[in-house]
Amino acid sequence: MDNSLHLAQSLRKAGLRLTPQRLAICSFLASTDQHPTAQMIYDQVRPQFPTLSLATVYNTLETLVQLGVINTLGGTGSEAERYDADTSPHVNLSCVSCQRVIDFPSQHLHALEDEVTSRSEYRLLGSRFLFFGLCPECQAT
Amino acid sequence: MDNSLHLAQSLRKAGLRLTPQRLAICSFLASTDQHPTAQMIYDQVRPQFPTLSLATVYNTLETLVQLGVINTLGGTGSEAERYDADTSPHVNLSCVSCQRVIDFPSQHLHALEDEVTSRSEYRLLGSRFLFFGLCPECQAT
DNA sequence: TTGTATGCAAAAACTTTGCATCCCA
DNA sequence: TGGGATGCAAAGTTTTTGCATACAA
Repeated sequence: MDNSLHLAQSLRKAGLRLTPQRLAICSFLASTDQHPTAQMIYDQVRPQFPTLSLATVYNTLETLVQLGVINTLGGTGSEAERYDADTSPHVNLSCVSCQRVIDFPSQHLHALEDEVTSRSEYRLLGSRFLFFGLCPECQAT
Repeated sequence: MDNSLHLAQSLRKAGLRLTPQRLAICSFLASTDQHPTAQMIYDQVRPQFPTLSLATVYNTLETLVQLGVINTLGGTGSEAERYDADTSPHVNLSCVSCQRVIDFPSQHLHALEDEVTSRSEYRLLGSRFLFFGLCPECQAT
């Protein structure tokens, strides 16, 4: 599935403009698994758009979050917000040493989501599942 | 279980000083279910300590997080970090409208934790489970 | 064309740090 | 008493906002 298209199309469906900047940000989000911060996106997309501004990155991310097509993970460590283009229920593993975040598919999340849906009165819009720990590489150090 | 004592004792066990400010912050954390931000703690504890500084609140929270006796939830919304004195595996439900966060005990988290422990190479140190949505009150509006 | 989106810069919000003083162990 | 903790203020980060211009639809 071309998730880049998915992100871009959700902008159009919402009646928003598909600018080159937004498209570049969507493409980057869809292509990476690094759960980037706004600054990381800015640094890596800017070469294609020398005048791209960080404000636009923040604005676009906020728009995509509002549309529900990307998630925020909350700061991991004491740094900036991280974004995840994968909104399907999944677990993220965050290394407290090297700061990297990886995905971890789990078989239990659907049951968890069903439980919350049936036993709470909340109308669910998104989720965030994070474990903190030391990744294999950092344990070796 | 007196969780306030638990927090305070973990400071002593770590060889750290149990100052009145730290005790007040621990007591407040243990007594509330509002998953407060540093500012919320400051506002509500300060009446007892007119000279309490926000820096001390941040320092103490950082210390407690390092000790592993409280968790951070990550900003919910676009605001500040929220803290949770309940480190047992549990789900938090965050209302995107009124910003309140409540606890939701789940039967599936132990299975999830076991799965991550056995199928990843990470040494786990903490976790964060959050659903975003509309609480019953805000749905009614 | 028309109003949304952008870029820039300034401001706001949040968090950390330096340092002199204080005080718990 | 001594070294960690505090309070204050200043600095550092991260994020948002105002406004004139540009441009997608």
